[in-house]
Amino acid sequence: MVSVDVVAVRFAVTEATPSVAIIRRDREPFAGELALPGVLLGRGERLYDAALRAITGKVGLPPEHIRGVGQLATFDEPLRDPRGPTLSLSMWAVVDPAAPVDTASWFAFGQVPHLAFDHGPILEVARAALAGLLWRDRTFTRAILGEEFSTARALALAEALSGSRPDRGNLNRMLRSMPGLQQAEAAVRSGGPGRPYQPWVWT
Amino acid sequence: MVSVDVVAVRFAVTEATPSVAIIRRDREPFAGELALPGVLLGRGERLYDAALRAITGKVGLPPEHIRGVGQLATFDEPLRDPRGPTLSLSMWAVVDPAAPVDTASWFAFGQVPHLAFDHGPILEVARAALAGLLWRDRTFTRAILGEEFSTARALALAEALSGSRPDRGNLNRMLRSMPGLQQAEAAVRSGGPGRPYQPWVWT
DNA sequence: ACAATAGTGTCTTTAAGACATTATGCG
DNA sequence: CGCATAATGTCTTAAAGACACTATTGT
Repeated sequence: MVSVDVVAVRFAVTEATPSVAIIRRDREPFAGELALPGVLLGRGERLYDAALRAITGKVGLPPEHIRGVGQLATFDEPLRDPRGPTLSLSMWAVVDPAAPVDTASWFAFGQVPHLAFDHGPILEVARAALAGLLWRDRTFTRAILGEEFSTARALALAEALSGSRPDRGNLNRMLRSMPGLQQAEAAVRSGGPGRPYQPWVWT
Repeated sequence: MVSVDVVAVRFAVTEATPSVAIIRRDREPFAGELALPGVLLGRGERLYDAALRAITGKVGLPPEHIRGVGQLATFDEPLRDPRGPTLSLSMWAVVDPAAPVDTASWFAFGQVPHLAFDHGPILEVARAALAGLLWRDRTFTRAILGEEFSTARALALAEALSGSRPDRGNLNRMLRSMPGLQQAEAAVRSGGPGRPYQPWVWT
């Protein structure tokens, strides 16, 4: 038996940090407990499709709100599932924060409660892996930050994934030197006090 | 069905470059063709144990000659196996070059002939992944270079994995600054002409 | 004016690339 | 000696860290 477990993240402009989809299990084992959304891999099914199925089925989001999917690692501890030995192929996914209501709870990294199975360790591995993908993997970076983003959001994202907050000026310099990324001319007022920001836009 | 396919590498002092174990399949599908050593994952079996089983069974090496094992990636193309949809969990392994006779053919990266299944692409992914592990993953690096190695061998290894040969002086400088690695006092004559080398030893 | 936020500039440190120079062996 | 191989030193460039300074808004 092979399950595909998904670390689905979103980063809404209305939220200070990215968050992860956690669902309450409605079936045994661990019925009623919290876990990552996951499905059993169907025969001949692709990992990408299984991840989509986990998000649409367990989180309740239509597939067009999924902006990126990728592999993480395989967890093979034989006792990880009380039903018997099961492999977990873990995947990451980025979903559109402007998505309709869903059936998941969303937690910031680091505030996720205890999870069923070995999903706690899986989540930790995922966070470290995503920290490595940020800025290096254009697909992931663009998916989670969106088409236009402020340096402040880039700062918050990097801090949430890596655990330490980069220097604002240094991050700006890095973004400036990044191919395929440009700084908009027009400044945008954020609403509160402070200087307006110049959004970063992908080309 | 889940298969575990192993990219088993060794780097003998008698060889100029590292090489990969390739076996000739004795069963369908692709009987008689070349492929990576692989086994079907048993129920409740750990990936590490399956990789060991592939090496002992298909390559014919005793398990004590295996110096390191790790995960690579999952290949899920439904048509990759003519028997029907099969997942391939690919792994790397490093085997002791001072091993007894085995039943595999050993090819240098880049000189491997056409392989059955999707093992060609898997091997390419593996090579890139191992290039990333070199110097960063102490376990892999120590396993493939051995307890004592010359800068010349480090150069050859880096070139074989990454495709480009680093500068000798720069590599020496990097090794000098690497924690857990020391340069032996006594120089070793290599046999041929040229200045003796000071081996690098792990601490 | 002042606090809050954003952007820019600069000095320093570190890592890496390129390449010359010196050292030690074999024939 | 001449050639092959190894080690070291140096100049330069690129990237990153730390931090000061300026700019623009809301109250």
